[in-house]
Amino acid sequence: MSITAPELRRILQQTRVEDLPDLTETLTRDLVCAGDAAAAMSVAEVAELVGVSAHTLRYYERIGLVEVERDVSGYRSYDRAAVGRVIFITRLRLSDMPVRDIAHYIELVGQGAETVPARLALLEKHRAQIRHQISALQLSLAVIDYKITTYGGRCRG
Amino acid sequence: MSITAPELRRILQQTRVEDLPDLTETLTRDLVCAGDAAAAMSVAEVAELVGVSAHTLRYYERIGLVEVERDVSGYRSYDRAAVGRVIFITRLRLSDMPVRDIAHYIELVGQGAETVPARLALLEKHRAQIRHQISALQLSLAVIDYKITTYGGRCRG
DNA sequence: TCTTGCGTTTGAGCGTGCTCGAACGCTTAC
DNA sequence: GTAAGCGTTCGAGCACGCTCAAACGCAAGA
Repeated sequence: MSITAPELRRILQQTRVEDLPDLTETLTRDLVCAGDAAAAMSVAEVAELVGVSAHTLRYYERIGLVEVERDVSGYRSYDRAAVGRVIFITRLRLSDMPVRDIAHYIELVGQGAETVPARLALLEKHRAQIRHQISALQLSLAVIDYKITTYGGRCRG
Repeated sequence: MSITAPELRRILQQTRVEDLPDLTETLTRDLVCAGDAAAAMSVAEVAELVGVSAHTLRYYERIGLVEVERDVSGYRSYDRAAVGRVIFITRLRLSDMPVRDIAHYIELVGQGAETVPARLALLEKHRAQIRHQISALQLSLAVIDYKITTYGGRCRG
């Protein structure tokens, strides 16, 4: 019933919305909750899954964005929840949420259920920023389209 | 017939596409070519017009993105073409084109008409990146919408 | 004239988000 | 056993895009 790990990887590293399956509620939940990814993953496996370097994952842990268990030899072992959080973090980073804000969000998570409204407010603020950003990009697109279609034109540029 | 400076400023600093007038060809040309902005503007005026700091404008000149004349007292004096270029630069920056790539583009401009195909290729590459970025943001939006609508849900996050 | 406020230049500094190096340990194959 | 290849930690370093400080000049009103 759940998404498979290869599909998940494809989706996570795939950012052309038009090539994606419909973002149904189930799919999105899997996206956020790591689908049926293996129960314990190494840093390299998670890095490959979400498309960042192992260095970056260690950095995220260092600055407190995610806590990761160790196995008997002291190696990082990402359980399903940790993988889900990493996916969420990278999605927020991809939409340019500052690491500081993500850290703040995570801190709220650690403070328990009474911070849910604050977390929602953070997410909603960020959602508004993404929408704004999309609009700005669309305007830039219009300017570039204009430059492309009228090339050789005015303004020596 | 041309756009006025206050309108231009509003549009340049306005990134909510839905609040803009239709981006007609004339409007877009004005946008790129600085409309009826004054013939000679000071660094502070241009800064206000395009919404960046005077520091930043001097920086852009220093790294060769734009050449600006000086008046008799040695002050920067942006003519219409310079303003147009600054507008174009800030639009590219707003869509996250690296300064290095913009510099490359400008360098091609300086090399004359035979570089037009190369310039077009650069712009088209960047246009593709903007589209990609918009798609990525839309996916992030979906994930955040999911988080918001199902809040209190799974994944302790 | 003097002060206020904008401008100039150069070079240095900063915030963000990684990215890497050094020195070391575990594991697996030969 | 030993070498390859992954992992660990810590702190330092880097690329980018500004941002500012210092020391100075010009201009326009009181």
